[in-house]
Amino acid sequence: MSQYEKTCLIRADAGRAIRAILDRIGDKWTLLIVATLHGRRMRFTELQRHIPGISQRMLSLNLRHLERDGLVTRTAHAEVPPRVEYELTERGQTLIGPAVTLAEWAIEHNPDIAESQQAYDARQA
Amino acid sequence: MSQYEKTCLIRADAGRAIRAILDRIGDKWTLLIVATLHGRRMRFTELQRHIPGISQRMLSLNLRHLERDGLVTRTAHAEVPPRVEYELTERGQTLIGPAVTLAEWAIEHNPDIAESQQAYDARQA
DNA sequence: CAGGATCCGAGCGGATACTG
DNA sequence: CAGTATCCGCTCGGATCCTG
Repeated sequence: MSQYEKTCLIRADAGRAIRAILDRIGDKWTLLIVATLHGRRMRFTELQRHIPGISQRMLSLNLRHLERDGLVTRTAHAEVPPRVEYELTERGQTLIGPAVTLAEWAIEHNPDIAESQQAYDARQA
Repeated sequence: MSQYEKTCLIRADAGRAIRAILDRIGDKWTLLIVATLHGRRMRFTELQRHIPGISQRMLSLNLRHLERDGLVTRTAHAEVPPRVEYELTERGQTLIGPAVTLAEWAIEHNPDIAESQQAYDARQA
């Protein structure tokens, strides 16, 4: 896709598309869960251990949302004690690419942004 | 960068990078403003007209944040009536690429996701 | 025209307690 | 182990009013 077409895309449909994606993954934890789930099946507690700071409630809610969107599958094994495993669907895995792109941007520009913020704050003070 | 390295990247640094980028653009309007500003300088009111539904308050606040991050420049012309123009910085323009990637993902997968949601809701009901 | 100040409601998300 | 239920504070964001 040419740069011009990209421009058109982001202009014409920016509202809907960007709003849609942000409504989906713009919250505090969703993208982090998807990233953590990348490439491996994980149990609830295991997932919680890999995502520092997330509460049971939020993990549970977000997994439900991801399942509803068809981005994650939930597999409950009929055992005692119970074992539930979560895994990215094919569709869920396609989100990894864009997420990485965004993460790379953040990593690359974070230092400069932090510097700009300090300069800005200094001017205000 | 190889796929393996991407995997490592998103694993190892997922928390910080994704959290950083979402804190920056994960809100309701920021990415939309950046997209709207793509390729052209715009005035406050003009910007507001191009982003349906945004309030003066939110546009103002978000522009301030973007300016602080060095993603947008604010140019006030000493005229009556006042004229203020906003423009993406070079750094701001580098965000367009990742944003487009994400928007494309949303456009491509939205229909399937909507379908999954309906199926999920039907199972629950 | 460009925005700051103020008020307010909704909902996101944390802490805690409880259950199959 | 894998959640659900409840409570509650806090922030996001909308509406309105006011100003240089």
